[in-house]
Amino acid sequence: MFEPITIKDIAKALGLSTSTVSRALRGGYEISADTKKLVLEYAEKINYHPNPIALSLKERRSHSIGVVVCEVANNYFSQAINGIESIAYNRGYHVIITQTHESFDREVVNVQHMASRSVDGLLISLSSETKDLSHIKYLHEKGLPIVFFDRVAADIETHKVVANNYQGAFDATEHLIKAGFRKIGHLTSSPTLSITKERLEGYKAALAAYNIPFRESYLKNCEHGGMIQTEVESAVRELITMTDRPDAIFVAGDKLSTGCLTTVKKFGLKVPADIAIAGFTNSDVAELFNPPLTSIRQPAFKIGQIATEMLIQLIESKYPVTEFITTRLDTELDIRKSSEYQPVPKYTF
Amino acid sequence: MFEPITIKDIAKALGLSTSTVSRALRGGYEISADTKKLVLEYAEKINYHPNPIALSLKERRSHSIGVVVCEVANNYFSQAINGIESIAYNRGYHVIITQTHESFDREVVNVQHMASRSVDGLLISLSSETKDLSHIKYLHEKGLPIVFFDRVAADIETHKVVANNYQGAFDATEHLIKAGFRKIGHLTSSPTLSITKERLEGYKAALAAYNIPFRESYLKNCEHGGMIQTEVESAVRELITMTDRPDAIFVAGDKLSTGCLTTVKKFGLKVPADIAIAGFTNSDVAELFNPPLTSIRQPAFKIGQIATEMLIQLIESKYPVTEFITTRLDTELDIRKSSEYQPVPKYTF
DNA sequence: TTGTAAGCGTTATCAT
DNA sequence: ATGATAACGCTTACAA
Repeated sequence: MFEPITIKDIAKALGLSTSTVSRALRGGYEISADTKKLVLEYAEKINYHPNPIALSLKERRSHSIGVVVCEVANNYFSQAINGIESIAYNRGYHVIITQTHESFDREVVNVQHMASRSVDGLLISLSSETKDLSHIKYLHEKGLPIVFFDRVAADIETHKVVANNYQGAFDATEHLIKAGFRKIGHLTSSPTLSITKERLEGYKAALAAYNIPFRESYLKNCEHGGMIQTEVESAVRELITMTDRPDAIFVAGDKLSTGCLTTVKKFGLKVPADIAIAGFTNSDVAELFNPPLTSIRQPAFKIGQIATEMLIQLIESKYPVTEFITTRLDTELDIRKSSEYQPVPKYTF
Repeated sequence: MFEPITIKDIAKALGLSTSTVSRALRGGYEISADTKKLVLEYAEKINYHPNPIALSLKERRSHSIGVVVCEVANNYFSQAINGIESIAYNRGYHVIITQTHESFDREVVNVQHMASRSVDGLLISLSSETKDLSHIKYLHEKGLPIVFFDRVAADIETHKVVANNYQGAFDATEHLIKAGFRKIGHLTSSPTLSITKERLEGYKAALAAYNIPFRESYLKNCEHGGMIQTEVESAVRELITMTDRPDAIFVAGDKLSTGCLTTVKKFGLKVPADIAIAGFTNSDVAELFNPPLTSIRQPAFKIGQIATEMLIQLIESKYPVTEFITTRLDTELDIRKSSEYQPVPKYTF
């Protein structure tokens, strides 16, 4: 039903062979200027476009890169995707986005589908369920260019781009400590994720730096990274109902932070009077939140850009790359000033 | 360098012809049970997967659907995309997402790219710059299945799925009126968009229903739908600094609503004491906002789902579809209770 | 300079 | 029941 203009049509119309037409359309060597012009003009006229599928089949590449993230509906990732696109677009690559919804099975399916559709490379942020990396290792060993960002795989040797999670967590925790809190809980994502580990280390280091003992009971993991509200709720409930409960929480994750805020509010706790919260979030409206949230911002856009640049470099390098680097970008602590948090008039309408 | 397991490899290994292998792999007629089993088991063992590119070339279809939205970093669209995916995934389709960033040129490029890569159908929400629809009309006339959602094209005959923007706008405006406001401004997106027009009509109708005259000066358009902060800022500034300024604003759009809130706060106005705001937003944390925002929620997930179902129906229907329907889903007015907006203690840490 | 033919991976048609 | 062949659209040795 659709767009049957092929190189053959041109050849027939012009009384040439398909190869001559092909040559005219491609680079210009081995062809007479006249023929070339003729073909080019005719192709233009009938609005010919080469069939990229045929090209992919032939060249075994697709000029597209695949992206694997857990969720698009997450400020960090949607910003990262914008960064990815900004680079890919003007380097002539198209971007295929897939979501895992934190499911390992889904990750495997997505990765395999994209690989088999000949994406030229993969940009991956692991799902929180992922422990086994063989589906990725397999492709990596076959030579498919892969760059990890955010949630990276420890034992796959390739480029990686992440925020300085350790330092961000340290800063956030230290911020809480300096504000006078010493009983600081930590609400975080799946313990298998690299970001979870790095942030936990930063948190522990800050506690240690101020001689505050780490307490196991103050640590809560949410496997689904805040996508499931009930999971956050029960974790937060446990934190705030335990004996000798924390008076502050350091939260590691975008959805987790907002989920925590929502829950705390639901339970009638005032922030920061009853409990203070500092969390990783890239929400552009974080400063509008009430209860207030001190947020650790990740350079998501930049991370997406760098990861994409590295991937394209990998794709286009003629020789196998042997040295892989991990780029670590600083986070930013966004502290609200107390003056901004004036009581608001009652909402009467 | 990559995944050279083809039907040929199986044929060679098993001493069969490629056609026999193909038959064994497909449906099962005209083949002996033994051979079939042999092939299937071997294919399984060496982890064979058919090359979708080759299939696409042959079948002239790709089992993928293309999505065109302005931004992924927008609560409405990221939720809609989740709806789209949820249906596409278990109907065996893959989803390719592209963003226009409200640019017409980008829309044209994206649409053409996807069409030429043989997507089986297109799910489109128009960019705010789009006036000329010929790039879409062309494909539509060629027979490419297209379903519009949210920002729809008036003069292209196909399925469309939208929220009841008229009613939503009416409800929001009426809500403000009933709360005692009579000078209600309207901050909205590009006047070319269907949603803009529908919402404007709803707003006007509500004013009329309460005998409030419509004032041209109270209407502000933002071409970029809130993606550019300065644009929102100057529009809001104009609204709140004019003589006889509005005491309430009805805002039409996700980013626009949060942008409006941010700006109003920046200018030191209290909500709703100085100015009340009701706006379309799908933010899952809207209830955390301070200043408070009364929000009109769109069933984004559902809209995505229905649009996808319709598209797949179009794709898979054997006969040309002649009757096209527009589905209109109700919005929901989310009014915060005044009791939830207690003054918060000063943020002292 | 141009044409012929093979091949990318698969399936459908036709023989056998 | 199985194999050979052509075809999907394109590029590229290799011939002419």
